[in-house]
Amino acid sequence: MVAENKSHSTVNSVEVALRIIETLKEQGGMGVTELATELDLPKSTTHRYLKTLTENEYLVQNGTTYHIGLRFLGVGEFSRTRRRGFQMVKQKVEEIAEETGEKAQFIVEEHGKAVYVYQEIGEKGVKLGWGVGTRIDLHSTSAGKAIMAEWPEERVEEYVDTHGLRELTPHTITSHEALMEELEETRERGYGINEQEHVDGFIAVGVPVHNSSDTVLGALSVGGPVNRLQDDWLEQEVINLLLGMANELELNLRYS
Amino acid sequence: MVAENKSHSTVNSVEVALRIIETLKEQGGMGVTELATELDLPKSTTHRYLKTLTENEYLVQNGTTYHIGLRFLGVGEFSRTRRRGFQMVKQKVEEIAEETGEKAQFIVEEHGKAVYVYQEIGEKGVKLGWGVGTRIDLHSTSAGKAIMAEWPEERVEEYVDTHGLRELTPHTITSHEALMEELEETRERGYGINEQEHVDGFIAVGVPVHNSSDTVLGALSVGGPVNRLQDDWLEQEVINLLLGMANELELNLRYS
DNA sequence: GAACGTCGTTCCAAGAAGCGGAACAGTAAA
DNA sequence: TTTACTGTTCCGCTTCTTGGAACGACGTTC
Repeated sequence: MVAENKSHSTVNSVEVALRIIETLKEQGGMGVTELATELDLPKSTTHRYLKTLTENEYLVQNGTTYHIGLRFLGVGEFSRTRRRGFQMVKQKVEEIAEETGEKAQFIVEEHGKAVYVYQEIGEKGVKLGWGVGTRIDLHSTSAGKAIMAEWPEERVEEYVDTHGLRELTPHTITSHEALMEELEETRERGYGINEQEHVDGFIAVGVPVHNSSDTVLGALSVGGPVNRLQDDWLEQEVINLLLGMANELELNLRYS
Repeated sequence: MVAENKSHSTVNSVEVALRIIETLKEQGGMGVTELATELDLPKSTTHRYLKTLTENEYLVQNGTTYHIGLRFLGVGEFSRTRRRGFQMVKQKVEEIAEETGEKAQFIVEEHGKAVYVYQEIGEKGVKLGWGVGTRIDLHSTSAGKAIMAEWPEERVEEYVDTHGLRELTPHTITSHEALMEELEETRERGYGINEQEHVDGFIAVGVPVHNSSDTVLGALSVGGPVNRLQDDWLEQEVINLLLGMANELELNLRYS
């Protein structure tokens, strides 16, 4: 096995284990041979990793197939509750989903991706699609743009350099200049808009939430089908609701 | 490094990585040296692991300290949504919390532990303590006993042999015979009771939820301070609510 | 402002630990 | 019973992890 691309001096065994976890997440439960062929590893090696992860209770073995275990639930839950103020965010997202009836979420940037940290689906909201923990591009989401708008210019440039601007629909922003303009507008109006830039027929708005210092903590957003989220309702009621919620969160973060 | 206790032929590097994750979860963010002394590893080794996990986006580096990353959120979320019917459970737990005003949860057995899969806190509910992902002993919880009551006798014995019966309060069941009797009673009355067996002053009731086959999927439970959860209310209203919810879940699991 | 302590990071030779082909075992279908 | 799959164990070869030591980057103290 050669050094490959990754920067030298990382523990290869750990990366193999992580690849196994990711594959099990994407494909669901798998058997030893199945996983071995999928990852192009010898059966014995695959078996050793699965055994290691199972003995440490990170996987569960159901007869002949291995599954992602619930141990990850505790670690995942910790990853969001460790930051103060995040519990409060949950309630706000619930309120937003309740009031708008659409899909509401709190999104945070991590490793150059927009991560869904909390999500609640209102009664009209679409059940399918991205749930908690999903990682999507920043430049094609309302929350992502709301977050990036708060960044210094060089950080945005770094983002574009390392991640590029993937075209997901005909409406996606794909040029550096267009993105800079869009972020400027976002900053001025105080919230980000995603008009079918990530998925056709899906529209969303997102407002930034600031930390007690001036850094951006994340963004609250609401999204739904383009025919239901009309301009007037969206740009008045929904935006005001989001801005109010963000403000409450910021005040609570400052004085607690 | 010697073979230690673990059964031969597991990947040591993976276990080191997992220990790092667990330590970061328990202690919060840590620096390289801090973690190295905590785990009794050389600085360079610790650093290599942290780097590996960070490059794969499972940790985040905030200046000089490393934290659990949100990538675990996606894996954790998958671990509960992969089983069909679990989305529905979330709603039921919310309803129970709403109606009782106390802390309601859905608990599943995994690797001989009771794992909190969903939890919702009613308006009177105690905010502190165990949240989603927590793993506690089966024999000292209402949900755990409700689950174990469905097991064949030999499985219960296996549990006692491998896990023992830890005494957590003066009320905890600590003898094999007493446990068998208690499970018999639980089976007869149809629900499990935890009277300060896990924590002093805390009482709970739990009902099993069966899979479409006859195996037990998990248990719904409600708990609160002993002075508020009085016998009459608990054994009539709350139990009936739980039994009804469990029944709805079972029907939905059977026909979907 | 020089010197110190403390942090994180990089380097590289020694050897411990993971690798993987092959043989074995267990199960279900033909 | 045979065949064709599974998952699991074994063990010698060799690769990859290891960890002490040196380096670099802060920040603090005298």
